[in-house]
Amino acid sequence: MSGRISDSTVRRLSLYLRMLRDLERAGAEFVSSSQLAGPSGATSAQVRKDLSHFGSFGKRGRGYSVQGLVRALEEILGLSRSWRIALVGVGKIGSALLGYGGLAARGFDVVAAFDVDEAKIGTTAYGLRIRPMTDLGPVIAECGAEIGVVATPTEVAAEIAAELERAGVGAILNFAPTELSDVNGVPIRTVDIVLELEGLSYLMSEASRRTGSDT
Amino acid sequence: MSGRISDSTVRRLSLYLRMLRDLERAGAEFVSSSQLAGPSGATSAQVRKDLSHFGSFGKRGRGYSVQGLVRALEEILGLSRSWRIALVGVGKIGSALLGYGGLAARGFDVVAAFDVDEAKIGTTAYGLRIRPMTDLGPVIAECGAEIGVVATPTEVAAEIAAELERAGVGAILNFAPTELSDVNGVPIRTVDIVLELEGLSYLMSEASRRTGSDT
DNA sequence: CTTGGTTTGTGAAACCTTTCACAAGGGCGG
DNA sequence: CCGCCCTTGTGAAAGGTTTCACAAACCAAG
Repeated sequence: MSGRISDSTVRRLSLYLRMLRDLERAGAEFVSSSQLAGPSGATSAQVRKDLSHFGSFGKRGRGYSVQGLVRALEEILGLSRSWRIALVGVGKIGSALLGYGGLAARGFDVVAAFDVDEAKIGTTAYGLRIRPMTDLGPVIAECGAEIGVVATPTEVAAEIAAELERAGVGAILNFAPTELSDVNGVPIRTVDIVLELEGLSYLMSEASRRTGSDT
Repeated sequence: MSGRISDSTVRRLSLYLRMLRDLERAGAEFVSSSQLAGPSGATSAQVRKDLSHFGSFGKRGRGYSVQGLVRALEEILGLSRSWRIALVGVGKIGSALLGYGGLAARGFDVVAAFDVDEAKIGTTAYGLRIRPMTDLGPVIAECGAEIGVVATPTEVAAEIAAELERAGVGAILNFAPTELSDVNGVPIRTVDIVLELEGLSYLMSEASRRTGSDT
């Protein structure tokens, strides 16, 4: 067991955990790999392989203890604790994040928010005071945020990411439509809506090319 | 050339296109695969392989014509036309999307918006009248939207996706943190922020486990 | 205790993606 | 026109992920 775990495996673990929590709430005691497989779009073999990288959690002939597996996955994914987020850029996406209760509910607390806009600085959004960019370093050091979120215009995204790294965050989530390179081993994930739409555009064009030419 | 193109290849094509447009604006005439490779985090061989699936666009010894490749990629990705989007759910994320000029700028126009909230129906957000969910089918048929965006609470996301499919959209972008299965060959892409954060949580935990145990 | 039905954990095989390495082609200076 | 340098396009090799298939293990019933 245990080596380097692929991104797609980690993704699926999150999905399994989600389903397991539903099952736990519903009072289920045991679950089999094939039950777990369906909703995540995986196969039962994949579920077992994914889990086997971290240990042996099931009982043969019986399946996995729902509660036990929830705890195990929370431990593996680092979700048995909560994480503090520093948000940079309180524009449309930033505000949407602040107002989205789903984050705090899952252990991701936004503890600091920054913006360059003089009009916003000092005001309060969703109970959080918006601070000037110049305070970024000290405030992050003080509140101990582990995750930085970049919700700024594309042009400054790279620079902000670098500042967040310098301020000591351990990971960055980027909403600007630009690829940021994780320079110092600080992992960066980019959520790029335009990229997703373009992917869909490709698939639709492909589909119509196919029906257009096949007769 | 040409077979089934992988998701990751299409993703990279979008990134190449982005960079090519910058180059075009900057007045560059030619670009080599290695120049194109850097910023997207790909290798030059990967760039050439990706492009080779669709044809032969470069000149040996010279590179690719920036303008020519922009046009070719737009054609391949289906971006030489514009797409119409129907948005379901004008909450925080939905509003952020409506207000985000970046979409229209890249040929993705939100042409219809729906919500269940009586207080919102009939009002105008970013120049678009919000319509009741009950009009979804007819309105989509009328305005000819090709892409449906699900920005609703998780509980109803699957149902809404099904309604969008029935209404005739060709693709769905889902913001609810739940895996939706593309039942009728209608591709679905999910943007799941919690999943991304959990992925980062895993990486940070992994990193600290490593430093914690290695001495 | 034994039998039968069920499900895990896991090597091996199949499949897919990325990287390598090089022949083929193009431009340019002389 | 020749020779040199540069870059593409692409088979082949390497590397990674998913699927297959089955022995090992567990439970329950008789």
